Amino acid sequence: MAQAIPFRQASPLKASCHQCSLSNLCLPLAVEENDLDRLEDIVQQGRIFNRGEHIFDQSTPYRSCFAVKSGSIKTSIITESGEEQVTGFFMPGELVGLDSIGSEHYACTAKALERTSVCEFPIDKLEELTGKLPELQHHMYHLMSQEIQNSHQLAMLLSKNTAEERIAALLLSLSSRFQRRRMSPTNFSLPMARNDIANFLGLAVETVSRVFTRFQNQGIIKARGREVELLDIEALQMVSREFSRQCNN
Amino acid sequence: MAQAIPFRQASPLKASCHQCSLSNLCLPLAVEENDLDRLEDIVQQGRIFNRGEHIFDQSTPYRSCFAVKSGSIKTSIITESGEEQVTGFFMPGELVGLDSIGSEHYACTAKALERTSVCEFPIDKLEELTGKLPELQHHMYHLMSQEIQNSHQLAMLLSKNTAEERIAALLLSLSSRFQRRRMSPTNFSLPMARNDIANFLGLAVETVSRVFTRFQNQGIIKARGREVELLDIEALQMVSREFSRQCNN
DNA sequence: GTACAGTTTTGATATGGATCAAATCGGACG
DNA sequence: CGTCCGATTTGATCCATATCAAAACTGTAC
Repeated sequence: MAQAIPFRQASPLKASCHQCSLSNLCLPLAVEENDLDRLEDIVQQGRIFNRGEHIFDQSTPYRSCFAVKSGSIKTSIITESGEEQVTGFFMPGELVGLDSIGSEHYACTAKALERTSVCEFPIDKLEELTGKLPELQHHMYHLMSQEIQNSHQLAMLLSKNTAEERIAALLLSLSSRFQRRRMSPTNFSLPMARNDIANFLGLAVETVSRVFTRFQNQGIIKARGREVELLDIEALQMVSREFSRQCNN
Repeated sequence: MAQAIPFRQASPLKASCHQCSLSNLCLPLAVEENDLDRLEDIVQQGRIFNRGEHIFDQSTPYRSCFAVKSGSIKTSIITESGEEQVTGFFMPGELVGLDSIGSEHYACTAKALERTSVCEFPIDKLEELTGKLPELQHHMYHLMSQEIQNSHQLAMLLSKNTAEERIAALLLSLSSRFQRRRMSPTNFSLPMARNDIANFLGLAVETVSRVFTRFQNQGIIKARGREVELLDIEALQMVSREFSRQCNN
């Protein structure tokens, strides 16, 4: 089990953006090669979370935002009455915690959906750096802006679309996010449970399940548990009348 | 009709943040007295829009964000199929257009709900300035973050709450926003039509109307067209089980 | 391998709010 | 002051999806 630690990795807490395979998706994409060191100076290699563990919750004082390195995360709001509303799913290269900047505590709870590792960006350091690197500042604005758009898109889905349309849109969104990571856009495994999908899309679990089987019977997808194959993307796009701009940046 | 233009107001295009009554709500609140000139340097006094006029729409190239000076604005997404989804209402002191930073075009359409005046902040100048004023940059991050939260809160409302709860939440949100401007939190006139409320909350107009009359019969509110009086805020908070954190910053 | 707890699926029924239809109101304008 | 058109309200009916109930499956632990 004990793995040999590579000789040159002197500080285990410091992440290497230079060598990160996600550098074209994550924050480094907005930073010049020469300035990458400055980003590396502030980023901390976060620890690894097992499935179900909280990266933070609504009682955690706000300190940092996190980039997903591997695995995946779901964020949700838990109300006083204990109800949960899933607000998003985050995959490698995506930034979690942008909704809480300037707040005392995190505005949501972030939970690892599977074994997940993250990079941590302390917000004070990050703000300081974005003050110096206009490109990075612009990128941060863009990311946050994007997140507002996604959330509006979700609101639209929730208030205007049928169960089938919502699920088609989610599948397409996941598909394009896998594709961006150079993984198959048609064969992937869902990181989240039916329950999370239902909650996110404002549906009952039973409805989600029924729609999956309906899609399957129509030959649009093939689903075995969390393993999904999109057999007919065109059809999915037709179903999702929104052509799911949601989440595709 | 021709009003005497004050002698010292040399440039009619330049707004005065120093003298603005909204300076404790709008961007100036994050800027030191000494730096206020720098904000004034980049802000442009926008023109006045009549009810129904577009401040911008989804085909407008993104250039600026806008602060509402007086009146009110609704933003909405219009899909290819012509459907509309209202994404927000903006009142004096609030910033419109944060969802589009870094995009080619505006991500939504902004329409004046009544006679409305705005201040315009060209985004390139604003980004440049936020790079120099950390407080202002922090405030921008905070505002955007807040907007993400609001939108999540809306998604929650849409997916989990009944018609009554949604409308109660909206009324409370408006109430607290009027209060912030030192106006009556219980007596105000709705800037938007029932139709816009319905669309925003994912309901049919008829349902909105019915809930209004139901609330009226229960003695919780008094409504005559757009004039509203909240007779029993407690009761509204009970109805809106979320205690409407939505939109109260 | 077996058993248990959680997850997913399938079936039957109930309902909140949509939709359709029509009456009433309100206010802009000649 | 009356007319007209859009906005709002009220009433009657219908449907997509929730809810309730239970079976089937999955993976994990012993």
